[in-house]
Amino acid sequence: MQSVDEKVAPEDSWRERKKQATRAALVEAAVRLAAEHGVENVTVDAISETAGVSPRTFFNYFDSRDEVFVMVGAESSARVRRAVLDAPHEHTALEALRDAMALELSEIEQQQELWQLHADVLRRSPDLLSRSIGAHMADEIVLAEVIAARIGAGSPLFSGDRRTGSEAEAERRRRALGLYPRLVAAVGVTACRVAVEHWCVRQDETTFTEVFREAFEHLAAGLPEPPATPRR
Amino acid sequence: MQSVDEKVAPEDSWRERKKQATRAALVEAAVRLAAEHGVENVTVDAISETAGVSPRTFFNYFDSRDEVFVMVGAESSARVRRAVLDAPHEHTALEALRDAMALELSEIEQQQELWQLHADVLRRSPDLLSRSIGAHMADEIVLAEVIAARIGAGSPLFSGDRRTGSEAEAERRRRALGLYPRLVAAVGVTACRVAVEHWCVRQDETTFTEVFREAFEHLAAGLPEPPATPRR
DNA sequence: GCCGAGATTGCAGATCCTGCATTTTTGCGT
DNA sequence: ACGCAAAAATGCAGGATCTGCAATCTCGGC
Repeated sequence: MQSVDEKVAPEDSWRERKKQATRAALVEAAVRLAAEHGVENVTVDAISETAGVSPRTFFNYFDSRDEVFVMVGAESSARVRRAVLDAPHEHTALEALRDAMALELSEIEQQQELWQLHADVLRRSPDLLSRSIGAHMADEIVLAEVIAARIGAGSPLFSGDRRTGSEAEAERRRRALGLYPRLVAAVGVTACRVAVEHWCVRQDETTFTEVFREAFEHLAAGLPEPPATPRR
Repeated sequence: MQSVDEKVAPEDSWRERKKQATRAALVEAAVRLAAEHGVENVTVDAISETAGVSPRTFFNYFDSRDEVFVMVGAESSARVRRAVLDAPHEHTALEALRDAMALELSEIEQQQELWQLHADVLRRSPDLLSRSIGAHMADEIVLAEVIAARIGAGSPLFSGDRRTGSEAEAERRRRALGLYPRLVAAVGVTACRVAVEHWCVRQDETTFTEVFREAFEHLAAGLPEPPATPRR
């Protein structure tokens, strides 16, 4: 009987905080080194030395060298799920998701500094970008569960907790979901991704909020043919 | 001035066909070994030996060991693009994409055998599944170009050719696209993926065609709240 | 202070991946 | 049929990635 708070509470013992600090240090070191010398030319030796730990320790935190670049916004998606769950019932599932994401993104924009570096690094290496996207897909199923809960269909579900790990577990979860929640979650995440990518490339032409809003309007309208866009 | 046919024609010299045969042999060997012993327990030595080539040769075909598992449907996406481009103009971009994908999938269903194995292997290792999805994302931009061409907006564009490789090139392509084509491509691919995943898990309950159709109906309707789905 | 759990570390070793030189195969003109 | 040049395959050396194991260290509670 897994309690929710068990995973929600950061459990801020001195021990735990140091662990998170080390993890953050590794990520930061990796990103800064990659931004400077290129992703390919960054060894785990260099990363761990910059972060001030042993190379062996690096692999206690990440399963592979690349994973340090891929792991982004872990608790971010948890907040989005919570917001979707708490959204007023006058809203559509899609609207709730849109608003939750917009809020989260606006908060991320504040941090800027490291996040911008990270984005650049990912943009420069398509392979890692792919995996980063894939990482988000894992969250997609959990998000789908939340949406299912919102609209009343679906399984009992453990409201906000994170991946319980096991493969059989994930399989069972997928089986318990209808098509619709799954579709909304996946399409919503995708729209968000496209908006970000599209904006990254023309930051100067328009605001992100505008792009984001436009994308979800297209979605809510059923993606009709546009009224002949004469671009530029 | 890149010609289209240059890349479209398989250029079936004996040389080229043997190369594709070797590549196919490597993929098949990898998939079969992975299905039997688990993905983690398959070394490139084992793969290349089973395929009857040197381990070094393996890396002449794939950049990494994992890539042999994620490379699927290379020419499949090319056919989809062609179909989208050739679809009658009475259809919406989304409809054209839907029909093109439906056709392609029905043809893939014929092959079954190895494809099923491959699907199983990917399902058992989330990491590789992520990367496989990511690989499809690369095609997404090219697909977006085709859609842009269809609706008349966008850049001159090289109609059907494949990735011209360079990173700067990809960057330029992204800049030349509006939001809408990008969104339709991404969302369409996503819907297709969700449909496949959803069906893989309940093959016995319904036909794939039905799931696929339902997904795109949701999309075209703007993803409204479902009329209370009492699942099962 | 002492002890148990958990974290870090060093180390050996398997595997992955790359650059380079060499050999074999293929396509083509003579 | 023969030879040549381009392309592919191969062997090998070496660096990087990743894992298991045992020793050490650190935190939190007794």
